[in-house]
Amino acid sequence: MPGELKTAERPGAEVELGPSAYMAMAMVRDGINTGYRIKQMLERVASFFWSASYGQIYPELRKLEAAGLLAGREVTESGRLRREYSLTAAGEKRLRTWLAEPAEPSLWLRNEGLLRLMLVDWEDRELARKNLRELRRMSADRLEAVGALVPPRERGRRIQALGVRLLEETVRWCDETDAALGPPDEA
Amino acid sequence: MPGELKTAERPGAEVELGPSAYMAMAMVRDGINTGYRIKQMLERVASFFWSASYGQIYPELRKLEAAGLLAGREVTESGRLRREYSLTAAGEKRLRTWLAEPAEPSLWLRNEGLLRLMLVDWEDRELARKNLRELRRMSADRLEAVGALVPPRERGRRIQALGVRLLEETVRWCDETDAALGPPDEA
DNA sequence: TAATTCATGTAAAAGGTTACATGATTAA
DNA sequence: TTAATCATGTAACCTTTTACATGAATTA
Repeated sequence: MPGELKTAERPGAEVELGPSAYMAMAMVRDGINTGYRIKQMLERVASFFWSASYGQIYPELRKLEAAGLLAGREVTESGRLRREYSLTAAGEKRLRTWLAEPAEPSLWLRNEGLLRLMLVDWEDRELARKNLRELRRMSADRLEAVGALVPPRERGRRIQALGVRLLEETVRWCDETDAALGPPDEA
Repeated sequence: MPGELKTAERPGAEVELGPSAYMAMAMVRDGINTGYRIKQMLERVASFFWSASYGQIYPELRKLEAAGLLAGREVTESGRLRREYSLTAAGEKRLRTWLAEPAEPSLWLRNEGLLRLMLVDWEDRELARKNLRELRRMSADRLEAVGALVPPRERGRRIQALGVRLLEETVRWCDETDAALGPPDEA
Protein backbone atom coordinates (compact mmCIF):
# COMPACT_ATOMS: atom_id res chain seq x y z
CA MET A 1 0.00 0.00 0.00
CA PRO A 2 1.39 3.40 -0.97
CA GLY A 3 -0.20 5.50 1.77
CA GLU A 4 0.60 3.04 4.51
CA LEU A 5 2.31 4.37 7.59
CA LYS A 6 4.97 2.55 9.49
CA THR A 7 4.41 1.85 13.14
CA ALA A 8 6.77 4.60 14.23
CA GLU A 9 5.00 7.14 12.05
CA ARG A 10 1.49 6.40 13.20
CA PRO A 11 0.93 8.97 15.92
CA GLY A 12 0.17 7.53 19.30
CA ALA A 13 0.96 4.02 18.16
CA GLU A 14 3.46 1.84 19.94
CA VAL A 15 7.07 2.05 18.85
CA GLU A 16 8.76 -1.26 18.26
CA LEU A 17 11.42 -1.96 20.83
CA GLY A 18 14.40 -4.26 20.82
CA PRO A 19 16.03 -5.92 23.82
CA SER A 20 18.38 -2.96 24.24
CA ALA A 21 15.42 -0.68 24.84
CA TYR A 22 14.02 -2.98 27.52
CA MET A 23 17.42 -3.26 29.08
CA ALA A 24 17.58 0.52 29.35
CA MET A 25 14.09 0.73 30.83
CA ALA A 26 14.80 -1.94 33.42
CA MET A 27 18.04 -0.23 34.38
CA VAL A 28 16.22 3.04 34.89
CA ARG A 29 13.56 1.23 36.89
CA ASP A 30 16.32 -0.04 39.17
CA GLY A 31 17.76 3.41 39.70
CA ILE A 32 20.55 3.26 37.15
CA ASN A 33 19.12 6.30 35.53
CA THR A 34 21.66 7.94 33.25
CA GLY A 35 23.24 6.77 30.01
CA TYR A 36 26.65 6.91 31.54
CA ARG A 37 25.71 4.78 34.50
CA ILE A 38 23.94 2.20 32.37
CA LYS A 39 27.09 1.72 30.36
CA GLN A 40 29.21 1.37 33.50
CA MET A 41 26.82 -1.16 34.96
CA LEU A 42 26.80 -3.26 31.82
CA GLU A 43 30.56 -3.31 31.65
CA ARG A 44 30.83 -4.35 35.23
CA VAL A 45 28.14 -6.94 35.70
CA ALA A 46 26.97 -8.05 32.26
CA SER A 47 30.14 -8.15 30.18
CA PHE A 48 29.96 -11.91 29.73
CA PHE A 49 26.52 -11.81 28.12
CA TRP A 50 25.58 -8.31 27.12
CA SER A 51 27.10 -5.03 25.95
CA ALA A 52 26.19 -1.71 24.41
CA SER A 53 28.07 1.40 23.34
CA TYR A 54 27.32 5.02 24.17
CA GLY A 55 26.46 5.52 20.53
CA GLN A 56 23.58 3.18 21.07
CA ILE A 57 22.54 3.99 24.60
CA TYR A 58 22.11 7.74 24.34
CA PRO A 59 19.92 7.75 21.23
CA GLU A 60 17.95 4.84 22.67
CA LEU A 61 17.14 6.79 25.82
CA ARG A 62 16.06 9.78 23.77
CA LYS A 63 13.88 7.59 21.61
CA LEU A 64 12.25 6.04 24.66
CA GLU A 65 11.64 9.48 26.04
CA ALA A 66 10.04 10.63 22.79
CA ALA A 67 7.79 7.59 22.94
CA GLY A 68 6.69 8.50 26.44
CA LEU A 69 8.16 5.41 28.04
CA LEU A 70 10.85 7.26 29.91
CA ALA A 71 10.80 10.75 31.36
CA GLY A 72 14.07 12.67 31.30
CA ARG A 73 15.16 15.76 33.14
CA GLU A 74 18.32 17.70 33.37
CA VAL A 75 20.11 17.72 36.70
CA THR A 76 23.04 19.88 37.63
CA GLU A 77 25.01 18.68 40.60
CA SER A 78 28.20 20.44 41.64
CA GLY A 79 28.47 22.01 38.21
CA ARG A 80 28.04 18.70 36.41
CA LEU A 81 25.18 18.38 34.00
CA ARG A 82 23.50 15.06 33.50
CA ARG A 83 20.22 13.73 32.18
CA GLU A 84 18.31 11.59 34.64
CA TYR A 85 15.52 9.35 33.52
CA SER A 86 12.60 7.74 35.26
CA LEU A 87 10.22 5.08 34.06
CA THR A 88 6.73 6.27 33.19
CA ALA A 89 3.61 4.21 33.84
CA ALA A 90 3.45 3.37 30.13
CA GLY A 91 7.08 2.29 30.20
CA GLU A 92 6.54 0.10 33.20
CA LYS A 93 3.63 -1.59 31.53
CA ARG A 94 5.57 -2.16 28.36
CA LEU A 95 8.51 -3.59 30.27
CA ARG A 96 6.36 -5.91 32.35
CA THR A 97 4.70 -7.26 29.22
CA TRP A 98 8.01 -8.00 27.56
CA LEU A 99 9.41 -9.70 30.64
CA ALA A 100 6.35 -11.92 30.83
CA GLU A 101 5.97 -12.86 27.18
CA PRO A 102 7.51 -16.20 26.29
CA ALA A 103 9.09 -15.05 22.98
CA GLU A 104 12.12 -17.08 21.93
CA PRO A 105 15.06 -15.09 23.30
CA SER A 106 17.75 -14.37 20.78
CA LEU A 107 21.24 -15.74 21.25
CA TRP A 108 23.98 -14.07 19.40
CA LEU A 109 27.59 -15.07 19.98
CA ARG A 110 30.78 -14.17 18.21
CA ASN A 111 33.95 -15.30 19.84
CA GLU A 112 36.74 -14.44 17.46
CA GLY A 113 39.31 -16.16 19.63
CA LEU A 114 37.52 -19.47 19.30
CA LEU A 115 36.93 -18.89 15.62
CA ARG A 116 40.63 -18.45 15.04
CA LEU A 117 41.32 -21.58 16.96
CA MET A 118 38.90 -23.45 14.78
CA LEU A 119 40.48 -22.07 11.66
CA VAL A 120 44.18 -22.53 12.37
CA ASP A 121 45.91 -25.65 11.25
CA TRP A 122 46.63 -27.55 14.47
CA GLU A 123 49.49 -29.34 12.78
CA ASP A 124 51.26 -26.06 13.22
CA ARG A 125 51.41 -26.50 16.98
CA GLU A 126 53.06 -23.20 17.76
CA LEU A 127 50.45 -21.25 15.86
CA ALA A 128 47.63 -23.15 17.50
CA ARG A 129 49.21 -22.56 20.87
CA LYS A 130 49.61 -18.88 20.22
CA ASN A 131 45.91 -18.50 19.47
CA LEU A 132 45.01 -20.72 22.36
CA ARG A 133 46.98 -18.62 24.80
CA GLU A 134 45.39 -15.46 23.48
CA LEU A 135 41.98 -16.96 24.16
CA ARG A 136 43.11 -18.03 27.61
CA ARG A 137 44.43 -14.61 28.41
CA MET A 138 41.18 -12.94 27.43
CA SER A 139 39.08 -15.42 29.36
CA ALA A 140 41.26 -15.14 32.44
CA ASP A 141 41.06 -11.34 32.30
CA ARG A 142 37.30 -11.47 32.11
CA LEU A 143 37.16 -14.03 34.84
CA GLU A 144 39.13 -11.78 37.12
CA ALA A 145 36.85 -8.83 36.39
CA VAL A 146 33.64 -10.78 36.87
CA GLY A 147 34.96 -12.56 39.94
CA ALA A 148 35.90 -9.28 41.60
CA LEU A 149 32.30 -8.11 41.69
CA VAL A 150 30.35 -8.04 44.91
CA PRO A 151 26.74 -7.81 43.74
CA PRO A 152 24.40 -6.51 46.44
CA ARG A 153 21.47 -8.80 45.68
CA GLU A 154 21.06 -12.57 45.38
CA ARG A 155 20.02 -12.18 41.76
CA GLY A 156 23.28 -10.48 40.88
CA ARG A 157 25.34 -12.99 42.83
CA ARG A 158 23.68 -15.89 41.02
CA ILE A 159 24.34 -14.43 37.61
CA GLN A 160 27.88 -13.61 38.59
CA ALA A 161 28.35 -17.22 39.65
CA LEU A 162 27.35 -18.37 36.19
CA GLY A 163 29.83 -16.02 34.58
CA VAL A 164 32.59 -17.24 36.85
CA ARG A 165 31.82 -20.85 36.07
CA LEU A 166 31.69 -20.40 32.33
CA LEU A 167 34.91 -18.45 32.29
CA GLU A 168 36.66 -20.88 34.62
CA GLU A 169 35.59 -23.73 32.42
CA THR A 170 36.99 -21.96 29.38
CA VAL A 171 40.31 -21.27 31.06
CA ARG A 172 40.53 -24.89 32.19
CA TRP A 173 39.77 -26.08 28.69
CA CYS A 174 42.51 -23.85 27.31
CA ASP A 175 45.04 -25.33 29.72
CA GLU A 176 44.02 -28.89 28.97
CA THR A 177 44.11 -28.27 25.27
CA ASP A 178 47.49 -26.63 25.57
CA ALA A 179 48.79 -29.69 27.39
CA ALA A 180 47.21 -32.01 24.84
CA LEU A 181 49.00 -30.14 22.11
CA GLY A 182 52.17 -31.68 23.46
CA PRO A 183 55.57 -30.25 24.34
CA PRO A 184 56.94 -27.26 22.43
CA ASP A 185 58.60 -28.05 19.10
CA GLU A 186 62.09 -27.52 20.44
CA ALA A 187 62.26 -28.12 24.17
CA MET B 1 42.14 15.38 1.65
CA PRO B 2 39.45 15.80 -0.98
CA GLY B 3 40.92 13.66 -3.74
CA GLU B 4 41.87 10.82 -1.42
CA LEU B 5 40.80 7.34 -2.38
CA LYS B 6 39.55 4.75 0.05
CA THR B 7 41.38 1.46 0.27
CA ALA B 8 38.70 -0.39 -1.63
CA GLU B 9 38.81 2.10 -4.46
CA ARG B 10 42.55 2.12 -4.93
CA PRO B 11 43.07 -0.42 -7.68
CA GLY B 12 45.23 -3.36 -6.74
CA ALA B 13 45.29 -2.34 -3.11
CA GLU B 14 44.29 -4.72 -0.35
CA VAL B 15 40.64 -4.82 0.64
CA GLU B 16 39.97 -4.69 4.35
CA LEU B 17 38.63 -7.95 5.68
CA GLY B 18 36.68 -8.81 8.79
CA PRO B 19 36.65 -12.13 10.66
CA SER B 20 33.77 -13.37 8.51
CA ALA B 21 35.90 -13.08 5.41
CA TYR B 22 38.72 -15.08 6.97
CA MET B 23 36.22 -17.64 8.20
CA ALA B 24 35.02 -18.08 4.63
CA MET B 25 38.55 -18.38 3.27
CA ALA B 26 39.55 -20.96 5.84
CA MET B 27 36.44 -22.98 5.15
CA VAL B 28 37.20 -23.00 1.45
CA ARG B 29 40.79 -23.97 2.22
CA ASP B 30 39.42 -26.97 4.12
CA GLY B 31 37.22 -28.08 1.25
CA ILE B 32 33.97 -26.52 2.42
CA ASN B 33 33.81 -24.65 -0.79
CA THR B 34 30.29 -23.34 -1.41
CA GLY B 35 28.22 -20.74 0.39
CA TYR B 36 25.59 -23.28 1.22
CA ARG B 37 28.03 -25.72 2.75
CA ILE B 38 29.75 -23.03 4.79
CA LYS B 39 26.43 -22.11 6.35
CA GLN B 40 25.64 -25.77 7.12
CA MET B 41 29.01 -26.29 8.68
CA LEU B 42 28.69 -23.22 10.89
CA GLU B 43 25.28 -24.27 12.09
CA ARG B 44 26.48 -27.70 12.93
CA VAL B 45 29.85 -27.19 14.54
CA ALA B 46 30.16 -23.54 15.46
CA SER B 47 26.69 -22.56 16.63
CA PHE B 48 27.86 -21.96 20.18
CA PHE B 49 30.44 -19.36 19.18
CA TRP B 50 29.85 -18.22 15.61
CA SER B 51 27.10 -17.71 13.06
CA ALA B 52 26.41 -16.05 9.73
CA SER B 53 23.42 -15.73 7.42
CA TYR B 54 23.26 -16.43 3.70
CA GLY B 55 22.73 -12.75 3.21
CA GLN B 56 26.20 -12.25 4.52
CA ILE B 57 28.00 -15.28 3.20
CA TYR B 58 27.14 -15.06 -0.48
CA PRO B 59 28.11 -11.41 -0.97
CA GLU B 60 31.24 -12.04 1.09
CA LEU B 61 32.36 -14.83 -1.21
CA ARG B 62 31.75 -12.63 -4.26
CA LYS B 63 33.69 -9.81 -2.69
CA LEU B 64 36.59 -12.13 -1.93
CA GLU B 65 36.52 -13.37 -5.48
CA ALA B 66 36.55 -9.83 -6.84
CA ALA B 67 39.57 -9.14 -4.64
CA GLY B 68 41.39 -12.12 -6.08
CA LEU B 69 41.53 -14.01 -2.79
CA LEU B 70 39.13 -16.71 -3.87
CA ALA B 71 38.55 -18.21 -7.30
CA GLY B 72 35.00 -19.26 -8.11
CA ARG B 73 33.66 -21.46 -10.83
CA GLU B 74 30.27 -22.76 -11.73
CA VAL B 75 29.74 -26.49 -11.40
CA THR B 76 26.72 -28.38 -12.64
CA GLU B 77 26.26 -31.77 -11.08
CA SER B 78 23.15 -33.82 -11.86
CA GLY B 79 21.33 -30.73 -13.00
CA ARG B 80 22.20 -28.75 -9.89
CA LEU B 81 24.13 -25.57 -10.31
CA ARG B 82 26.51 -24.42 -7.65
CA ARG B 83 29.44 -22.10 -7.28
CA GLU B 84 32.59 -23.72 -6.01
CA TYR B 85 35.45 -21.70 -4.64
CA SER B 86 39.09 -22.35 -4.16
CA LEU B 87 41.69 -20.36 -2.26
CA THR B 88 44.16 -18.45 -4.39
CA ALA B 89 47.81 -17.99 -3.46
CA ALA B 90 47.03 -14.41 -2.47
CA GLY B 91 44.14 -15.60 -0.33
CA GLU B 92 46.26 -18.18 1.40
CA LYS B 93 48.87 -15.62 2.20
CA ARG B 94 46.29 -13.22 3.56
CA LEU B 95 44.71 -15.90 5.69
CA ARG B 96 48.03 -17.09 7.09
CA THR B 97 48.94 -13.56 8.06
CA TRP B 98 45.66 -13.03 9.90
CA LEU B 99 45.93 -16.30 11.74
CA ALA B 100 49.43 -15.43 12.88
CA GLU B 101 48.89 -11.82 13.90
CA PRO B 102 48.29 -11.33 17.61
CA ALA B 103 45.46 -8.77 17.20
CA GLU B 104 43.04 -8.66 20.10
CA PRO B 105 40.21 -10.96 19.04
CA SER B 106 36.76 -9.43 19.31
CA LEU B 107 34.21 -10.92 21.64
CA TRP B 108 30.60 -10.20 21.04
CA LEU B 109 27.97 -11.83 23.18
CA ARG B 110 24.25 -11.24 23.42
CA ASN B 111 22.28 -13.73 25.39
CA GLU B 112 18.78 -12.34 25.61
CA GLY B 113 17.68 -15.16 27.91
CA LEU B 114 20.25 -14.16 30.48
CA LEU B 115 19.47 -10.50 30.01
CA ARG B 116 15.80 -11.11 30.78
CA LEU B 117 16.79 -13.04 33.82
CA MET B 118 18.90 -10.15 34.99
CA LEU B 119 16.07 -7.71 34.41
CA VAL B 120 13.13 -9.54 35.95
CA ASP B 121 12.23 -8.93 39.52
CA TRP B 122 13.18 -12.14 41.32
CA GLU B 123 10.67 -11.36 44.02
CA ASP B 124 8.17 -12.48 41.44
CA ARG B 125 9.32 -16.08 41.65
CA GLU B 126 7.07 -17.46 38.98
CA LEU B 127 8.16 -14.89 36.43
CA ALA B 128 11.81 -15.50 37.24
CA ARG B 129 11.25 -19.21 36.97
CA LYS B 130 9.53 -18.86 33.62
CA ASN B 131 12.47 -16.99 32.15
CA LEU B 132 14.89 -19.37 33.80
CA ARG B 133 13.21 -22.39 32.25
CA GLU B 134 13.23 -20.78 28.85
CA LEU B 135 16.97 -20.28 29.17
CA ARG B 136 17.37 -23.84 30.31
CA ARG B 137 15.37 -25.18 27.41
CA MET B 138 17.42 -23.27 24.87
CA SER B 139 20.70 -24.33 26.43
CA ALA B 140 19.61 -27.96 26.63
CA ASP B 141 18.55 -27.91 22.97
CA ARG B 142 21.86 -26.54 21.94
CA LEU B 143 23.70 -28.98 24.14
CA GLU B 144 21.91 -31.83 22.47
CA ALA B 145 22.78 -30.54 19.01
CA VAL B 146 26.44 -29.91 19.82
CA GLY B 147 26.78 -33.18 21.72
CA ALA B 148 25.42 -35.16 18.78
CA LEU B 149 28.31 -34.15 16.56
CA VAL B 150 31.05 -36.59 15.68
CA PRO B 151 33.85 -34.36 14.41
CA PRO B 152 36.37 -36.20 12.28
CA ARG B 153 39.47 -34.49 13.59
CA GLU B 154 40.94 -33.93 17.04
CA ARG B 155 40.63 -30.20 16.59
CA GLY B 156 36.89 -30.44 16.05
CA ARG B 157 36.45 -32.83 18.95
CA ARG B 158 38.27 -30.50 21.29
CA ILE B 159 36.16 -27.53 20.34
CA GLN B 160 33.03 -29.60 20.60
CA ALA B 161 34.08 -30.62 24.10
CA LEU B 162 34.26 -26.98 25.11
CA GLY B 163 30.80 -26.34 23.77
CA VAL B 164 29.42 -29.31 25.63
CA ARG B 165 31.01 -28.22 28.86
CA LEU B 166 29.81 -24.64 28.66
CA LEU B 167 26.29 -25.68 27.80
CA GLU B 168 26.23 -28.36 30.49
CA GLU B 169 27.41 -25.84 33.01
CA THR B 170 24.65 -23.46 31.98
CA VAL B 171 21.97 -26.13 32.26
CA ARG B 172 23.29 -27.14 35.66
CA TRP B 173 23.25 -23.53 36.80
CA CYS B 174 19.66 -23.18 35.65
CA ASP B 175 18.62 -26.21 37.67
CA GLU B 176 20.43 -25.05 40.76
CA THR B 177 18.99 -21.58 40.47
CA ASP B 178 15.53 -23.00 39.95
CA ALA B 179 15.92 -25.01 43.12
CA ALA B 180 17.28 -22.02 45.01
CA LEU B 181 14.22 -20.07 44.00
CA GLY B 182 12.31 -22.33 46.35
CA PRO B 183 9.08 -24.26 45.97
CA PRO B 184 6.31 -22.96 43.70
CA ASP B 185 4.08 -20.31 45.20
CA GLU B 186 1.17 -22.69 45.61
CA ALA B 187 2.37 -26.25 45.95
C1' DT C 1 49.36 21.35 35.31
C1' DA C 2 48.25 17.15 33.35
C1' DA C 3 45.67 13.09 33.20
C1' DT C 4 41.63 10.83 34.37
C1' DT C 5 36.85 10.55 35.27
C1' DC C 6 32.23 12.25 34.68
C1' DA C 7 28.94 13.17 31.21
C1' DT C 8 26.43 13.67 26.72
C1' DG C 9 25.97 13.44 22.29
C1' DT C 10 26.31 13.04 16.70
C1' DA C 11 27.49 11.43 11.96
C1' DA C 12 29.13 8.08 9.12
C1' DA C 13 30.12 3.60 8.27
C1' DA C 14 30.19 -1.17 9.06
C1' DG C 15 28.18 -5.30 9.69
C1' DG C 16 24.50 -8.10 9.67
C1' DT C 17 19.59 -9.92 9.33
C1' DT C 18 15.10 -10.60 7.18
C1' DA C 19 12.22 -11.30 3.68
C1' DC C 20 11.80 -12.26 -0.74
C1' DA C 21 12.64 -14.45 -5.34
C1' DT C 22 13.98 -18.38 -8.02
C1' DG C 23 14.34 -23.06 -9.44
C1' DA C 24 15.93 -27.87 -9.70
C1' DT C 25 16.15 -32.42 -7.28
C1' DT C 26 14.97 -35.81 -4.11
C1' DA C 27 12.38 -38.12 -0.54
C1' DA C 28 7.77 -39.10 1.51
C1' DT D 1 1.85 -34.78 -5.51
C1' DT D 2 3.77 -32.52 -1.84
C1' DA D 3 7.30 -31.37 1.19
C1' DA D 4 11.92 -31.00 2.08
C1' DT D 5 16.57 -30.27 0.65
C1' DC D 6 19.96 -28.26 -2.33
C1' DA D 7 21.50 -23.97 -4.00
C1' DT D 8 22.16 -18.92 -4.97
C1' DG D 9 21.26 -14.52 -4.60
C1' DT D 10 19.34 -9.36 -3.75
C1' DA D 11 17.25 -5.24 -1.54
C1' DA D 12 15.69 -3.00 2.25
C1' DC D 13 16.27 -2.39 6.70
C1' DC D 14 18.13 -2.31 11.31
C1' DT D 15 21.36 -2.41 14.86
C1' DT D 16 25.50 -1.21 16.49
C1' DT D 17 30.13 0.54 16.47
C1' DT D 18 33.72 3.95 15.65
C1' DA D 19 35.43 8.19 15.63
C1' DC D 20 34.82 12.52 16.77
C1' DA D 21 33.44 16.74 19.48
C1' DT D 22 32.71 19.07 23.78
C1' DG D 23 33.46 20.50 28.39
C1' DA D 24 33.46 20.55 33.52
C1' DA D 25 35.35 18.45 37.79
C1' DT D 26 38.50 15.74 40.12
C1' DT D 27 42.77 13.43 41.20
C1' DA D 28 47.81 12.91 40.77
